Amino acid sequence: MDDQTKKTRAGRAKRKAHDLKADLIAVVVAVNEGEPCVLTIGQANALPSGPFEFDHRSLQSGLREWVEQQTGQPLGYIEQLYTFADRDRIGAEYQQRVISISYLALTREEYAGVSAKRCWESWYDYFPFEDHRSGTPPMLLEVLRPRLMEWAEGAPEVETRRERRRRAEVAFGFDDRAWNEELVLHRYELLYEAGLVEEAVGGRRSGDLVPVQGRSMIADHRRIMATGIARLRSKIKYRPVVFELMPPVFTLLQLQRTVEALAGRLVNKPNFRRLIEQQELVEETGETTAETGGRPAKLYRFRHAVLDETVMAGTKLPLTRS
Amino acid sequence: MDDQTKKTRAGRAKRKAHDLKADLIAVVVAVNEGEPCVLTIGQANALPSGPFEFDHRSLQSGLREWVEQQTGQPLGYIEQLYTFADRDRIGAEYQQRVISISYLALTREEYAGVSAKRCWESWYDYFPFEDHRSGTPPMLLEVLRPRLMEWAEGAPEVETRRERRRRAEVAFGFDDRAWNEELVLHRYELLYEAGLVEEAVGGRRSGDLVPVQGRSMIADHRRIMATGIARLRSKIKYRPVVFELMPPVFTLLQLQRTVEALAGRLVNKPNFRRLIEQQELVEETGETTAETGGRPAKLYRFRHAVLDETVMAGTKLPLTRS
DNA sequence: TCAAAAGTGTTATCCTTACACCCATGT
DNA sequence: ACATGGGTGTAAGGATAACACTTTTGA
Repeated sequence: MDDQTKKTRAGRAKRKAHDLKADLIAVVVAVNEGEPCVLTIGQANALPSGPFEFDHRSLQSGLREWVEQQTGQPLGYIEQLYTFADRDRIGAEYQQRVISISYLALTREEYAGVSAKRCWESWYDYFPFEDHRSGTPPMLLEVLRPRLMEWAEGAPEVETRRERRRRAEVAFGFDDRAWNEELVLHRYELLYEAGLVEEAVGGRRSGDLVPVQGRSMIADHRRIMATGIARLRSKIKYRPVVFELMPPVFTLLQLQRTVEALAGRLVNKPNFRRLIEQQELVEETGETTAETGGRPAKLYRFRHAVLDETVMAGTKLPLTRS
Repeated sequence: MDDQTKKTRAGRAKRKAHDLKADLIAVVVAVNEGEPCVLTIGQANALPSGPFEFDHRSLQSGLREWVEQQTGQPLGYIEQLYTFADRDRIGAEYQQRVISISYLALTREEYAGVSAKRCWESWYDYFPFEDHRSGTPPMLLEVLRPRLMEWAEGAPEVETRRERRRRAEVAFGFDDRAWNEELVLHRYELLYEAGLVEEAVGGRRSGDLVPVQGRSMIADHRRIMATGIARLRSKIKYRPVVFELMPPVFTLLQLQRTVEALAGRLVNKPNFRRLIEQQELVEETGETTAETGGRPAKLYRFRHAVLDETVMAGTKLPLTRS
């Protein structure tokens, strides 16, 4: 360690340990009647969150406590998303360091303990351009594309303009590129950078923008939500996490509708059924339901055994068999 | 917020904010002469780490500073691994809460600023059973298997014994199951649970165990390293991160050897070349080298353009085209 | 001449995707 | 009868894995 380092460390030593705080933030997801929903608290357009405290046993259990206290919703599956640090202005010029640790949680809506302030909101209220289940949303080409191109052309350098255009094309699938539903975070960040979301312009409502880009949230909660959606959309493809969102028994079409709700696009029915059955993710209960209209459907339940069995991992390297 | 909540928060308020500390920990990887190496500090068997301080601009920049101060190694690519909290005993009974934020970093060994305390160690020194480049390591079947089975049979319940056996089979590829190189963390945790790593038995060396299970590290640094290796082994399959570990120009075989070093297993040469070239990840420099023995090899460089172009994401759902 | 590494070509197999079609029930 | 959803079969296309084979250098 050189001299400069020593000096710096000594200088910091007094204040560094005492200005730190950690916040736990949850993206709690459920699928209610075919709509993917996120748990928000009250009128605030905020995700459930709270500080990590001394007598929380772990980060996860701290998160569970806060969510349950704020919304009455017990959590099942939990997975860490991302940790970041920000300077948080509290007083006039006093700054505190806050570490935000965000989580994705999957549950089913529980009507039992209906708490006052909790609220399930479709995540497409916040990201209207993410729902491609009925085809490409018109506003994507009619509103977002021109505004993004306008932003791209606003750059001084030729090279920057080209780059911005291509980033927009890739993220939103313009110009015959395929729509990639996993790029939720990319898209939000692009809109933020282009000043097309309310959070980016700091509360100043810029007229017509607000409705089309979806509801905004406090601080960076919408960004965290985008991270959660992206993670979930990618994860359902290689881990059987959908079942955390399903009731104990369900039909294959209900399962399919749930996947479609999350992915924001339709899947092919016959192929979907084969995929599920060949992986032996479910087993028949032996019963059927006629509640769905049309021919009665077989009921299935998730085979919990697969959680131990299949630690499947798709390889993409040309490995030798040996 | 109900009464109970209010009371609880008030009771905690005094002490909670002042007992918190955040540590940044880095798994810094380079491949030196065909061996995957991790940067450790000095004689300590520890990963570079340091506390997050008030005037670090961000978590990442704090990490960069610490690694550079401790080892003289500048970092390129950085990616977050995981955040967890632990109770840290400092004095006799005074406990402090520590949040550990771990990162994976990829670099090339820089001979320039040779700092005193830095040390590149092959990660197979810490995980000897992870190197399958010359076939399955004998100790896997001769030592680990019997000890794991012994552990499995030591459970009181029949059901637990069956479960332990199957977990071991899956993780280590016993009984004709395929070896899955990505399960590094699973394997380490299994060994830990079975009491077969030094960290689990708390410093008490249990005779012959230490050499075969690899070198141990302080605290949970080896666990963090396992997390980093697992992440990297999985990531090289869908993102072009290997190039962070390569010199500016290289032959295709050198690239292959690097991938093999990371994956811990061999890949098929012709197929590997096709895979690389068809994805247009590299371009010829026009030069060749005869340094490798045998026919001179063409030199390639990474096409940085692909970083913008391909935000490729492998879908595994039977999506409809529409 | 041989060893070692650089390269090319071909084939079998599996998985994904798309699409056509039939079945069972309620109105 | 027909709408709605349940459920099965199959064929085209692409990606992967395995392997056989040729080329070019240095010792």
